[in-house]
Amino acid sequence: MKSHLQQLVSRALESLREKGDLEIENLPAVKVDRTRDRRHGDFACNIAMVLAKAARRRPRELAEAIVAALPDSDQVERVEIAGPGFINFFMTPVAWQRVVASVLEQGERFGRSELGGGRPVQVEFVSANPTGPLHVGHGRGAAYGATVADLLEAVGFRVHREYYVNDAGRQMDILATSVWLRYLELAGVEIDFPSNGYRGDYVWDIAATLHRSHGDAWAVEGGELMEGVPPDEPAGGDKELHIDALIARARALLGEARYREVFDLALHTILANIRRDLEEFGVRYDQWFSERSLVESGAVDRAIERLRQSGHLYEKEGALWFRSTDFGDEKDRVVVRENGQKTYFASDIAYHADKLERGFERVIDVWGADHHGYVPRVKAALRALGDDPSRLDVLLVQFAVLYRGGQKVQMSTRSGEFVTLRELREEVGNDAARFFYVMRKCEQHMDFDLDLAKSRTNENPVYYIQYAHARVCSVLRQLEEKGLPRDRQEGNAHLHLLHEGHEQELMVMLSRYPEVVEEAALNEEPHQVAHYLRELANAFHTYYNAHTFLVEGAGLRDARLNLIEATRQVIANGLGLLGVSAPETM
RNA sequence: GCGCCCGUAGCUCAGCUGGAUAGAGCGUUGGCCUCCGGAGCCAAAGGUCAGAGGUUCGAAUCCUCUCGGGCGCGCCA
Repeated sequence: MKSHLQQLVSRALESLREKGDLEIENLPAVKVDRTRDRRHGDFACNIAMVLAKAARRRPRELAEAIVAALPDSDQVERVEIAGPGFINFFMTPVAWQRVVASVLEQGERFGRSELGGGRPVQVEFVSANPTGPLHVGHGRGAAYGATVADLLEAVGFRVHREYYVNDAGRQMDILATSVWLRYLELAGVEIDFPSNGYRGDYVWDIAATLHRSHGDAWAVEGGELMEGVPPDEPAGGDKELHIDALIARARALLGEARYREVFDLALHTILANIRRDLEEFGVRYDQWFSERSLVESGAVDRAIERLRQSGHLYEKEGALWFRSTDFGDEKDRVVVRENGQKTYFASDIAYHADKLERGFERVIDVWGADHHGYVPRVKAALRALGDDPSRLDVLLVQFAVLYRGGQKVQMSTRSGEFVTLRELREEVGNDAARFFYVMRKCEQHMDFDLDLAKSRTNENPVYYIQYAHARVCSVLRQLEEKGLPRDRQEGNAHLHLLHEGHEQELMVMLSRYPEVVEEAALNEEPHQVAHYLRELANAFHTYYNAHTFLVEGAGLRDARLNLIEATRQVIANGLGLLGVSAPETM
């Protein structure tokens, strides 16, 4: 509807230009907006004010010329010029009524479009280190990333969803060592658990699995374990040196094969847990991309070599540095450490180069906002490699801070004090969790009040929307119980009987849906869909309270049923995009 | 110190990329069920859009500064 008006205005401008009535170099994009006040019509266009200066005409006079040149349309009832030069469009009733028929005809497809033209886009999200269960912070990235991906797909992009598995770094070694140390404790060895180790219960669980498989056979004496290990922080030492030494002891005492077995057991157990968690949360991936595979295939070495050959690397203090400051980063970055190990950043360069090589027109990374300082260096690396960094968009999601009983809930993966995503889902349900997470725009800090989200009776917007959906279903059930006939064709033929104000408003709401989906997708703003659905549900509940649908007259009844069924369809489509269910009863 | 994000009703947040009189929910107050589900509806009260300048026909929105809050600034990932 909006694009129809934009075309009309564009054609008007073209014809004015042809006639020499409008002397202007190039035409800007015509913007048509919904009005806030019905007295200003249904849509308004500000083009006359935008062009006034360049055309050296008075805005209102220019507006009059544009209106005179507008092609006819059966959707436009009349056009007015108002205020400083707004062109206000008043739509015909037929224009709105058509939306109802169109929703019913298109069903689940209503709101989808081919805007993206099938162009390939990758969305990488969550990608949490497999060193522990997903917590509520990851949940926001999961809900947000999944919804952005679904939105882009809805407007016609070919979307590839990916999870980058950090299975090759030092954190994984700390995890493997933590598991083995817990195993030692199960085998009766007394140890001081390192302050830097992973303390969560899940570490005990994995250690127990290990103990069931191997008994005490992989145990060593406490004294042997600590040989040559510098003291931990509580004992006055350095916790990093301490844990690194313990990792080295674990490798030496277990041998590479057994160490690898512990490592892989921990990795696979936790990764399986993460996959299940996300799947239950309605979040699916096309690919789980392993960092280790990147290392083992030599891709990381090749990326470093490319940087070296193009002269962007140098050696300093025994380490190999990337001169990222040449590309706007605030300081240079190490890619190979003094000890010969490649940094995580080195893998990430190779990973992002690989993404672009795979032919995605656009690559979207969804990261926690704490990683924002990392963006310039990744973009710098892509530029240094001769790639176009503008193909990469990093969307930063601010943290969700949990509140319980009005108190901030402290979280730390290491200490094991955190609320897992699973716990949250079990407490508030998938629907509320998915909805709450995307209710706010991603750069907004979010206070996630557990008590509020848990309360199932009131205040919860997701129930309000779902209730509207269930109510329509309930009306349709009533229809059957009363044995009343229903004819959709007749309903469409009698849409002109829907002239109540509430009906009008509901139809206007329905007509907005495709615009909302498009805006939300192109701006990566799922919250727009969430807010829209609330408004739509409100329009429906208001209508429901003001009028009876199952009236005597068959024509009016069928028309109203078509209207509320169209409403149900749009609610279902919108909730579907957000990963929230649309129940028929509640 | 430098960089990024945020500051809008008592609380939690929208505000359509510069438009017309700044909007919702919750909370507060007062109304609405012999009728399709009251998990609903209607109404009222509630604002110096953190503050100060600037850009222009027009600013909550764009620019600069100040003040507050969050997060980053590793040869960690």
